[in-house]
Amino acid sequence: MSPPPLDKAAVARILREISLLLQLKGENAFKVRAYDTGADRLLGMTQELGALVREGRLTELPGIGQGLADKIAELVTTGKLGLYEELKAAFPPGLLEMLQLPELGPKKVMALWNELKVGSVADLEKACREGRVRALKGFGARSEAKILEGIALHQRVHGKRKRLGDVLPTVEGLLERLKAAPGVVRVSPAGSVRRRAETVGDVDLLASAPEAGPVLDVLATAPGVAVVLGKGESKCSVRMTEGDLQVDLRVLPDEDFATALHHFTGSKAHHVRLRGLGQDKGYKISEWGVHRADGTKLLIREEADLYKLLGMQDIPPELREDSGEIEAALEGRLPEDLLTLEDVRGAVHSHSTWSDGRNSLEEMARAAQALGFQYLTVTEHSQAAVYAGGLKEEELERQWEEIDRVNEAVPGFRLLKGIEVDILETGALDYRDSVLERLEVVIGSVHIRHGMDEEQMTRRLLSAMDNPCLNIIGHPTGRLIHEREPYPFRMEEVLDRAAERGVVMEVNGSPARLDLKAEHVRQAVQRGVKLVVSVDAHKISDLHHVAFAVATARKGWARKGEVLNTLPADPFIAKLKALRAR
DNA sequence: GCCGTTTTCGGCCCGACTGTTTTCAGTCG
Repeated sequence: MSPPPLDKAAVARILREISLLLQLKGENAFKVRAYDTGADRLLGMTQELGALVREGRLTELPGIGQGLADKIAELVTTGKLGLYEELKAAFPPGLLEMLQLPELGPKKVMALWNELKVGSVADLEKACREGRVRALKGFGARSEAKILEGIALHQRVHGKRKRLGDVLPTVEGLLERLKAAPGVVRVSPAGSVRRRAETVGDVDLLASAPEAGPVLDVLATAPGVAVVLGKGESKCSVRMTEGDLQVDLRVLPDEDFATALHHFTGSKAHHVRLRGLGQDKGYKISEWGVHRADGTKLLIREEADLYKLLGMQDIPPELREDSGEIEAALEGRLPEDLLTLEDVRGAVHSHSTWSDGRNSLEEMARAAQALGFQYLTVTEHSQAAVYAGGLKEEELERQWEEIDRVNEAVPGFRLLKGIEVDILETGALDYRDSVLERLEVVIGSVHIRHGMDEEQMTRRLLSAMDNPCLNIIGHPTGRLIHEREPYPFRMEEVLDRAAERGVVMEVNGSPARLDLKAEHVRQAVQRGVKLVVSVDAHKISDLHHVAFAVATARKGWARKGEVLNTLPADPFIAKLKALRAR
């Protein structure tokens, strides 16, 4: 059987892996970067990859020359690449995983491999514990301890739970196929995916159909399935190639769908409470449905009917964590106007080729419009973010000319002039106030000097919020799920100040960030702090991140009225200004 | 490996921090 055709994302992933392998090999850093920028370019391209390959027009993309074009074409047409296979064969696969650890780059990884024959994270942990690493040149006792810390973080989260945003595209692809399977009536994800938890373990899917067999077959033979782990009369388990993800599918008669969906959506804690409530009313609630004391079964068509039976408001999946939603639903004070994706009018927080984004302003504008947004806030990095191509003050004016031009070229849509200005170590902003005052949206973010202590970082943020030019704090905790802990600061104090001064908090939808996270959103909402749900887009495909920001906001009980980018452009800008003028 | 061009090769983004050094290499953002 021929290998499945590779899409943009798959080719980009291979180019990135080649870049890592070349680094291990000690190749020229600029050559290495060429592979990375090539991957960037593929992910940012608006054209169809297959068409460009067929027409031999790959080199028209900036950053892709003849060399890369040939390799990409080989990958797309044959699914293989000689160079890639050679490189993979030259190093133990565990070295790539070691590279993901903080503090470890190619040089150190190769030293560990060459000197100690440490070729995996497990080997490395052992070597550190035995004190063998400190003997190496360039390493010491401190680095040994830091590596162990890094491994602990890595293992706590890696290999077990995966980021929602990394998993959801795979899940949605499978759902599409299952919807079209023979006899299928209803299909849904369940479990943590449906609750939109920030990370998920295994994926649970549910379908209803008169006959399970043909539906189970559709999953077992779906593209991307690496191995069928088990298949019975009503269940099928598979492992996907992508991300080593396990997917379980259950198929049952449609009359059982709602109660089963409810059961497998969880959370466990939410269920335990509901079962108790059911018992009080004389019902037994289980995986198999709702039964009266005499054993007769109630017909539950929809989940909402179940909540109604228990005398409470319908509880959306995102809120089912037993964190107060049951009491609220019983008392009828669950928010009816919880934020939805449809409420969002504008995309907030984006980068273009003016700083470290991959698409031009016009491409970003057209893509955002196609997704139904009315506006997009253009917020490039500021000058302190040198590594991200941050804009100097004087470059802004030239960018505004292009924004004006795009705004004329794309009718019915508006790019808003903004900046993601660095919050410097002192809490000062990276541009003069006279420049910031001329912008429509100012997001302030911490990008450098994460290593400050709680006291210093709290002061830094509070001090930044004292500047009336600042509208929004971007990714307020700086965490990267699976990669970096949040920097330490006193969240309550910062939220109190935000409420007092009219500073808005970002709910960043980038799958690695989700920052603020749901529990912080809830704290913010309780204090009356306003929010934006953002995309933090560096390329057009990132505009979809708004869905993750919305999910996070919902999990934090945010209502439509508390999220400013549910407003049209002019009221949005006016509200930002008005909040700071209080 | 890409790009621009001086069409054949040199420049490509860099500053700060950390832990290791004793003057700096490696990593990170």
